[in-house]
Amino acid sequence: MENTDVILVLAALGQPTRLETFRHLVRKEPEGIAAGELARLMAVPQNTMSAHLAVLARAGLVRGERQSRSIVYRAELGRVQALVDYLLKDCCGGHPALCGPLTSLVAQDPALQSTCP
Amino acid sequence: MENTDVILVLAALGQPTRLETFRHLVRKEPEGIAAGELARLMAVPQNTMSAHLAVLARAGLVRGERQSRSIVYRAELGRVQALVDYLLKDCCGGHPALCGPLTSLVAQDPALQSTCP
DNA sequence: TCCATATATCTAGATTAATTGATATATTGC
DNA sequence: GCAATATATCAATTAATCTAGATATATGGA
Repeated sequence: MENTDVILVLAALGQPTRLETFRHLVRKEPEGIAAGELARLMAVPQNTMSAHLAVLARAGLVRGERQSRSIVYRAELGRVQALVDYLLKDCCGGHPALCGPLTSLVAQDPALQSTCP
Repeated sequence: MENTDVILVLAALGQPTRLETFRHLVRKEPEGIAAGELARLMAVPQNTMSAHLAVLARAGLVRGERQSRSIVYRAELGRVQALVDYLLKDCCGGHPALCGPLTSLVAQDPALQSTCP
């Protein structure tokens, strides 16, 4: 993942309403949730939710698809995967001994090997 | 990790100067880097760097220790581990089939099992 | 004690983010 | 075409963040 994308993803999830919204969407995979229902679930006005969903979408964390009158949003779990990979490559990858239960996997998977000495 | 802590960590890393600073510190584990040297590396004024380090420290991502006149900062890699665990538990844990190379580990480690149906 | 070095704190200005009422756009059914 | 529903966009306000100059605090050495 690009460095600028990592910033977008971290900043998008680093906000209470958005993190909670994303967690709702993850739990409702793969059906997704309509924007209006999300607003009700989170008890925020629909335009506020719309703005938050736009931030999450710009970060690639969600995708909305029109379904009749509603727009149903779904979590892009691959984006979480990419974020985890980035974190492991940059941090645990360079210091496998310090990363507990994930160590063995990092050691096995070449894609997770560190690029830093 | 507490929900409020997750927000702190994500927001702390979701800023270009801070993410780059943290990456420098990860690379320099376990020696650490003095605050002033970090400011030079990142080409920002020392008080700006001090403010960023305070945010990272409040999120538990770094810790500073006085060494003579300098204060040497070190990355808290365990915090990254905790963040990854949180992400896997909340997202991949509930949908192991969608999480690629990490799937097997999540399946093996009881601590990473999902709490969401 | 005095000076130099290193970092944190204070303060203020500038920028960006969050929230929400009002309005526009798109879809469905009559 | 018209009304109803669902969502996005606009506009304005408030709040939070980022930045950096000036100053305070702490350490070490002469």
